[in-house]
Amino acid sequence: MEVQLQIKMNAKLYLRDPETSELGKGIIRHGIEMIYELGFEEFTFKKLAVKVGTTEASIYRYFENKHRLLTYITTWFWTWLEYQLMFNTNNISDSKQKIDAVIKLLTYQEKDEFALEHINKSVLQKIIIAEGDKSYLTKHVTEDNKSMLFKPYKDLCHRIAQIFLEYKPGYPYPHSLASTLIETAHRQIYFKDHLPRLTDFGNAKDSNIVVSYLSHMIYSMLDATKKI
Amino acid sequence: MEVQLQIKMNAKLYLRDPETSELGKGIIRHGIEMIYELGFEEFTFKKLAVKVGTTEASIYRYFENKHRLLTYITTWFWTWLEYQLMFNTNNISDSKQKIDAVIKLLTYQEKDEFALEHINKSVLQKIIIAEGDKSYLTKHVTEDNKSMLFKPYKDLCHRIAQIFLEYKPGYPYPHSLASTLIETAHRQIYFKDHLPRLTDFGNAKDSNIVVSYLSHMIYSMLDATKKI
DNA sequence: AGGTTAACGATAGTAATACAATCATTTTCC
DNA sequence: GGAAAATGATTGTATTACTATCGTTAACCT
Repeated sequence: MEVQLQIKMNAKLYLRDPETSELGKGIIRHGIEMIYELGFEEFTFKKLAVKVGTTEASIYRYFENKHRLLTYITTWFWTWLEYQLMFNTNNISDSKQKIDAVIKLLTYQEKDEFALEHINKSVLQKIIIAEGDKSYLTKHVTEDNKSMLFKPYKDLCHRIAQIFLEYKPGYPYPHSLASTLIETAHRQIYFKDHLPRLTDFGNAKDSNIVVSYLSHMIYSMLDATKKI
Repeated sequence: MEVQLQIKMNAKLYLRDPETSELGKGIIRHGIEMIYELGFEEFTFKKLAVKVGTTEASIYRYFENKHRLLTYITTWFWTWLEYQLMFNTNNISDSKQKIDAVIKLLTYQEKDEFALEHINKSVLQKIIIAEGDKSYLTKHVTEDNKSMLFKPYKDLCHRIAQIFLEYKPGYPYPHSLASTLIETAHRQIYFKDHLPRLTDFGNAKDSNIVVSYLSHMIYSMLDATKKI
């Protein structure tokens, strides 16, 4: 069985829908690779055009600017993650198991069964970790937010929050804890790889150490007996 | 009594030490304001030159590029924060009180007694929250790290980690918890202001709610009774 | 089969950015 | 009072971030 999943994106993210043409898909695929290789700051549409084998002007027909492309990619990623989460927690009734699934997903311990035609997943995860936050750390967050560009992130966050509430009804900070979990997962992985002194994962061979840390965080907070 | 504290910066951060001249101080002061007003992406040395009343070339005599200026500013901030922490926890023997001081400091609840001649502190805090992470989220982290540009961040992190260990000897993740605390404090404040659906602080008048959340996080994790 | 439309490639052009270089003038310091 | 350093002023260049135009090709419609 081969399943191809199609994610419908907010139309404000693009000028021309990249899913509807080969050129568009090439822009996404090579865009991801190039942002990974060069870092977002050094990445330009001119360079991308050469790699894709098209012209700068053609890329501008799809995306207003490179920041929009980054937001497109990260948003796509959040939607995909939420889908993965839904899929992986389906038919699980134990909320603890669901939480474990969330953590696994956020630390990319899980192989999934969906081929992503034109997208290199492990590279995608790396740019989300290193560049993802830049999609909302701008002067135009509020505007972008009004255009619902960050809805997929919020949806994912909300879904995780619901799981926390299921585990611990009445917990007062489910959304903050969800966003903290997502951000912390990424940041601690980044620190582990690039600024290890900001972590305690120094020479641990075991890449599960981040998982252990995050589990400790989540269950400590949800199980806390003290009055909050 | 009037005290002026002077922070000695890593010489690799600048070409000419901005603390040694009026022009240099003007670059820092207006730089902070301008990054706040325009956001880092829209900020340029040309615009800064006009505001400072000098030329682009003169600014390039102080800083290699705008990213270095950002790193200079954030690094200055981390050093200053560590000093504040040292000052505020001096003579406190109760480690819980120290932790509370850390949280207060990171959420900027504390007025301090040090005038910062040429620096607007509340604006500085805002750009650290919104732009600070960009100083290390680059392709040249590793290089910058080798030049010790992030040492002040690590030092702060380490000092906080020591406090955690004092409170809970043998705690296995003191550094990760410290970096998580710092990052989470900033990110939750940012989310509260710009993407509130990612938090539970929606319509809370009380700005202390972030403090409550962070306290809950730290004490839950340090007090967790489960075997970690 | 013929005509319309949309997509793309190719080319050109502009304003702004991110610098580097030079040289004259002013300020600081010994 | 003279040397050295800092600054101002100006110029220049490569690159970036776009916008616009036009001819050709591919798709699709009846």
